[in-house]
Amino acid sequence: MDKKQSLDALAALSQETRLDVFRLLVQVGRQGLPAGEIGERLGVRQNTMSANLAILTQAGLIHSVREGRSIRYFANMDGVSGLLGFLMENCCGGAPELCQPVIAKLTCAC
Amino acid sequence: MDKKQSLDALAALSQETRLDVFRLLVQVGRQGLPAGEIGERLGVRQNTMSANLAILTQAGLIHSVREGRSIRYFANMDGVSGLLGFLMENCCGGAPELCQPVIAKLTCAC
DNA sequence: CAAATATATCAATTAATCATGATATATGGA
DNA sequence: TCCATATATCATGATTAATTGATATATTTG
Repeated sequence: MDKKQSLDALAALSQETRLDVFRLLVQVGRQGLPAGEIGERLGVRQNTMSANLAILTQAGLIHSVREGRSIRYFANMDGVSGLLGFLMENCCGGAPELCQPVIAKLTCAC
Repeated sequence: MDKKQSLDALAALSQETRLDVFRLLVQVGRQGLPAGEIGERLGVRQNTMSANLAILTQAGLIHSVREGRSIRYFANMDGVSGLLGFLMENCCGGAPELCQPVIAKLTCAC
């Protein structure tokens, strides 16, 4: 991922509602959630949620498919992946043990 | 890491200069860099850089030690690690292959 | 085609953030 | 103690972002 895209992703995630949305979609996994249900679960108004979903989408962190009247949203794991790659690029100045804890944190037990 | 701290870290990284600073400090590793040299390398004025270093510090992404007249800054790998842990908490809805690419991206060759 | 449901867009107000000039604090050396 | 160097803080104007009410678009159902 390039810098522009990384900045977009970080800005997208730096707002509470959007961070909540993203984590919710990460947790539900493959099945995703329709926009309306995301708004309900998080107690956010319809147009605010729509705008926030658009920002997350633009940032490459989520994607959606229409499903009848609803639109179902999913987390884009590739988005996080690319962001992390950019953050840790050429990391550690030759000291592997520096980034070890970061990697350890990510071996999720899913 | 909790939500408040994660939001601080994401907001801190969502600004170009601060993202540059953090990546620079990740890349130089253990030796770190004095504030002045960070500013020089990135072409950022003294007071702007100072404010940005304070924001990154407050967010837990970097730390510093005084060294005579200078103050030397270092990346906090634990900060990234905690942030990732929070982002991916309870991830994938039972589908391990979803977060695999994220992990793969992070096995840095340092 | 009309009504209902689900989501998106628009315009405007409010709020937060950024860079900057000026100045203050801290450290080291003469 | 006085000066120079390195960094931090303060106040302000300018840009940017967030929320909201109103409205528009798309889809399904009758």
